[in-house]
Amino acid sequence: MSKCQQCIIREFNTLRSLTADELKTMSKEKDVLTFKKGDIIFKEGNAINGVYCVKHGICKLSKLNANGKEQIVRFMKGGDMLGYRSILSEEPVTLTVTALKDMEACYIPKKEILDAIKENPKFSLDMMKTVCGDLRDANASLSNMAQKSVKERLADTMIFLKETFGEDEDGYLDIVLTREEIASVVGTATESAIRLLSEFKKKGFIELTGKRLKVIDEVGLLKLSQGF
Amino acid sequence: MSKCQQCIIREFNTLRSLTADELKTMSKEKDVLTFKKGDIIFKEGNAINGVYCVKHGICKLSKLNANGKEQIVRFMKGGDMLGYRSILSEEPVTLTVTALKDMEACYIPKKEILDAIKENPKFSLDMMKTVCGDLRDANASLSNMAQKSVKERLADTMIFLKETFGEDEDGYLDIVLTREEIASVVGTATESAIRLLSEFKKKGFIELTGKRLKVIDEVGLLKLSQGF
DNA sequence: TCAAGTCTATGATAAATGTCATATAATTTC
DNA sequence: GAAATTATATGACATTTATCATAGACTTGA
Repeated sequence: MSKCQQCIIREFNTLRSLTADELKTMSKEKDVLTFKKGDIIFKEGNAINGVYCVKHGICKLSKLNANGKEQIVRFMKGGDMLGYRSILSEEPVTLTVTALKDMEACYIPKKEILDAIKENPKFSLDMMKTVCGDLRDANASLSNMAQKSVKERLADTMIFLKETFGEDEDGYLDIVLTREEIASVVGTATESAIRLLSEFKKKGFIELTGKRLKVIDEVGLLKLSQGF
Repeated sequence: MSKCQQCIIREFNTLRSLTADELKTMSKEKDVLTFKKGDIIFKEGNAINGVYCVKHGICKLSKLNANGKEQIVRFMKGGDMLGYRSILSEEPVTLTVTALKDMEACYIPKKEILDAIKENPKFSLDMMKTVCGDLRDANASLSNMAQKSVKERLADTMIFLKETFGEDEDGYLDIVLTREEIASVVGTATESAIRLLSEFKKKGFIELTGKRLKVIDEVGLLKLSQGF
């Protein structure tokens, strides 16, 4: 079985603050899980008893609204920790997590995390920094959602996807989303998203090949996102 | 000078998890500050070196957007802790805080908070719980902002204000906002907010007396907020 | 107390966005 | 590999929301 001590992904998250001993215990207790594209890792309302340290793959975190529509709140990828909010606040999870690519993730029982927080102030602070960063981002998203137009938000989303997930060898975004999912990130109707994507394509901001998407003019998108 | 040990408000926030000794040190190091309605406590971009424990009063946390518009992200009142996100993530603050009522708040230097986190796991966990709760709320707001109509969001806001700040002896909300501020919470144009408030009044959901606002039919508002 | 400024209210209109309908393209399933 | 299903695309139209204009009500400060 793979050992946490030798796992590179750990350098990208708060687990880097653990001592060798703590890592060893964690390694013993963890499960290595795999998920196929489309698999649900956990659902809104579920009570989970551990966190997931994503090794690779991409997933979406979403919320179902009263009208049954899905709202994508954020994405996670290798290095991100999933479910820690629920563990720390001792509440069921409030988001549904779905794999967008095949994933591998380590499930670390809650006890290990809570022990480490109690024993290791460095880990504890690092953990807080992560939550605080997430909170800052969530506030910024809220403000954008409230004040920007759909077009501006779509431009933001294109840039965000490129910056976050990068491009493959052909220059296409290394994340594949349906139009419906794009609409759900932006917070608009699927048809509106489709229309605007076509417009962006016509204006030379992006290229579309089926579901694959290439950002051509990032500067143009950036200007657009700021209202020009 | 007032002592933290005897401060009741402490019971409402994470400082309740401190030991008597820790409280004593904190009490020695803290400043007691007052703010008048309209005063700015700190501004987006400022580097702060402590947190504010609100004793009483109400303030708004807002963000300026590219177009110069204010977006109110949340409110805080007695018992809430202000500025902890910035301290914990060692970043400048990303929100501007403005008093909406006269306020009293204790300024606690960063060192005291960080020391307590290092020394006291109970405080540390309690602190995390707070941040995580804020994060959960921010995600929920994001989802609402993305998927609800302006009318639904205004109904939500009315209910939220009543639940959070309560009513005075005449049944009016114990928080007074301008129409512009209400619009900023909801994320809409001031005129749209005014128009919808008039509509709500006509339909008997609320009563308006100048800036004072009374919720009459909370159930009606709730239904409306869910799209009926 | 009055004049200036700000806030609230409302109409008219424009712009943005959502909804419904339909057609084609892509994907899945048997 | 053909039929069924699902996803994408686009037009037509309805609805929501923003913007501009104007007027009266309320505050505030000299």
